[in-house]
Amino acid sequence: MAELCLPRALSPDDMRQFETMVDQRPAMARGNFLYQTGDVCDRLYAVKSGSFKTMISASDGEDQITGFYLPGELFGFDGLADNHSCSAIALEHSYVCELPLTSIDLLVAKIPNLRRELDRLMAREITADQSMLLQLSRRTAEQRLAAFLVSLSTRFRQRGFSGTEFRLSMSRHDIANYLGLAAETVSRLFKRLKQHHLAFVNGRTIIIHDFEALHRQIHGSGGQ
Amino acid sequence: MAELCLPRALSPDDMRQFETMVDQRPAMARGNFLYQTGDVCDRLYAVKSGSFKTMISASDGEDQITGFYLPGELFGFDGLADNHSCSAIALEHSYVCELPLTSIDLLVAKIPNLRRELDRLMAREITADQSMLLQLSRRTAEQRLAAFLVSLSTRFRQRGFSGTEFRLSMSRHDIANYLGLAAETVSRLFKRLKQHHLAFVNGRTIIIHDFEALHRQIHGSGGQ
DNA sequence: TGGAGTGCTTGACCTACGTCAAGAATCGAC
DNA sequence: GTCGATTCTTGACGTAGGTCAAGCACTCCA
Repeated sequence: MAELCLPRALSPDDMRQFETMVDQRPAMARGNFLYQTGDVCDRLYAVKSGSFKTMISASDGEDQITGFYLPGELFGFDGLADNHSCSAIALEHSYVCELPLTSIDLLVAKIPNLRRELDRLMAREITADQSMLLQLSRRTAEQRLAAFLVSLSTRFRQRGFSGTEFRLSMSRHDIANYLGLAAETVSRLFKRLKQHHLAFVNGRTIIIHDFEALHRQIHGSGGQ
Repeated sequence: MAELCLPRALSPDDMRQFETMVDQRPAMARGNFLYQTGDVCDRLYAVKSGSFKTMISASDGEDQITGFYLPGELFGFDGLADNHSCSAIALEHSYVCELPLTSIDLLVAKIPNLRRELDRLMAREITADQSMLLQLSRRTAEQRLAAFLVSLSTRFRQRGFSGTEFRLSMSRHDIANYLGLAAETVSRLFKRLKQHHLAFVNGRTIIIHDFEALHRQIHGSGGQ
């Protein structure tokens, strides 16, 4: 688990120490909350299997998905400002590990590198959010979906899964919400991907045929 | 300065220590870069006077402003993942203080509270970005501008300036870019604010007449 | 004090994508 | 396997806000 979440900076010995401090949680059913907006935060989480979405809710009931977390990814940083500013929900039957902040503190005292590594992950969260900002305001629907698929593919590959064939654990509605689109638009875009032979999409199964073309679409002027 | 950036958690004694570690930088002229995408990051920055914008640039030349920083605000967290993922530019003649990471480490060793406080600020950066995500994808142009003005007003007030009368240090174009709009739209919206007597806008001077109405507009169904 | 350059405003027009509505496919429980 | 409930797809239509173009008003420097 440690090597999934913290790809560098930890020696094998450090890792063993790290692992003793991680608590395993019972399985979580799809749709259940891991934490909710306002909950006090005293730990971080790592996805062991399954997947999660995080979302913020506006006072008027509108909400916005702020991220999806795949196996091996660490999340919950939003809570370090005392309380969680968003809620985390299991997208499927999932397992998480918990890292209590107190354990992290103890460990950081022994492994100074860990602190830098955590800062790095947190900074990466900031960077990811900011790149989403660019996505949402400057990209067309087509470009956003391409970026989304490329991101998923890349992350799956990094974690040792197939980057060309995977299951979407989130609904069309979730994807649309995340990308600032209507679910109908996502549907139409998937259809277009099929027609142009960039990817085969059937329900929640996706097979990427032309990763390069998809990647070009992210910036490209829109056309195939 | 310390009490501006780190509103709590530091005792007067801690603060004095903190201040000795802060380096003052020479004045920066409007339009100059404080740091650029890719620069190695070995310090954080606090605005002493003036203001800054941070922005990320896509490979195709499009860019997105990710934040504005006013006097007393701390920024540069995006760089903690080794290199800066965005660039910071002075919006006017400005002064910044630098906080070298090495000094921060030294200080954190002596003042454990400081670590938590920094985590908090970083988490707040994440939260702010995520709330912008919601803004960009779920709000109308009118709601976004209202939220922007309310945010500026609130932050000015918190730092001891007037919350009802201030100068915008950024151009219409910058505001538009930040909010995911066209500059023309921002112009038209300012006009509407004047017509409805919510705020008086003249060039870069802004006087807020009806803060409450503005605040209601953020979620409201769009209509005065 | 005037002139160039940049930033701001306003209008006319257009399109990408949202909304609404109705059917099709898939899932999950029994 | 079957029924009901979601989730997904597809089409028709409307509109918020983008783009283009042109004129105006600062501001900064000589």
